[in-house]
Amino acid sequence: MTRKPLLQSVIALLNFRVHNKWIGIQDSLKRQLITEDDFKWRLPPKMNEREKEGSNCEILLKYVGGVDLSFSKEDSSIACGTLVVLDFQTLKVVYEDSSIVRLHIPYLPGFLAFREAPVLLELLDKMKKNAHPFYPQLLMVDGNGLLHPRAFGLACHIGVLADLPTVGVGKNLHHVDGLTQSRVREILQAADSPENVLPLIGDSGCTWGAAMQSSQGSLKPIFISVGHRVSLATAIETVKMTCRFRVPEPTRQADIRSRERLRNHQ
DNA sequence: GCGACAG
DNA sequence: ATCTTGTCGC
Repeated sequence: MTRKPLLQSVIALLNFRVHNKWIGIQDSLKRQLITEDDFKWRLPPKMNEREKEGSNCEILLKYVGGVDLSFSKEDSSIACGTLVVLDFQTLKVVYEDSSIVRLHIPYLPGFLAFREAPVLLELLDKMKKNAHPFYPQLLMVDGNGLLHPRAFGLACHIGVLADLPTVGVGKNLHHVDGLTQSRVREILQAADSPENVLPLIGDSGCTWGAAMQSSQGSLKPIFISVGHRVSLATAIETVKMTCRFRVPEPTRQADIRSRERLRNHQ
């Protein structure tokens, strides 16, 4: 009779300690976070812009990566992590790799990175070690960046550990600083401008990211936030330029292909 | 105290 | 994340 409550207390204590350890890791990694543009490439000029002279020697953004995980329906601890690289201009997939793994860490809101980042970092590392010519210059992550309770979501986590510019793309809102889906709906509807991207400003006045209604088909927005080494403006721009459907192609392709890979492996 | 909470 | 058919439309 006294055993069960005791066991539960022990488990609660362990969870508490892991929780605090993870917060410590996030706070520690956060000191390396860069939230402005820090890269050598530039975005390809838009169609309606005149080519400017003399800047032809600059490096253009060509390789955009996307990462995502899919899970087995019968065994939710089996996952497939996938990394794809697309040509930024054509949006064609030029590289694909995936890895099927067993995850031992559960999903906990605010701690997604501890579950998903290891597999994805391994895929990136493998590509880097091989000095692959298509190694991404920018990575889009299926999950948030700064839009996170401690301003350090999965996209930031991967960005810092891989030292790579990253953009966070969420399909659902993680409630932070008074931002709720109903408030976002209000913000989007109250917009007098025909703009489909609006900043997400919390109660504290802080801007956490942006909500964007892509491809006028879907009213449901996606949530863009800074991951690492990019400004919010650049994050929004790159997402816009890779959106054929609601979700930008890099993460969409990673999602499709990881699901497919998992199907064929069973 | 209760609910909310990326994937 | 995952369970799920058809359906409306470009």
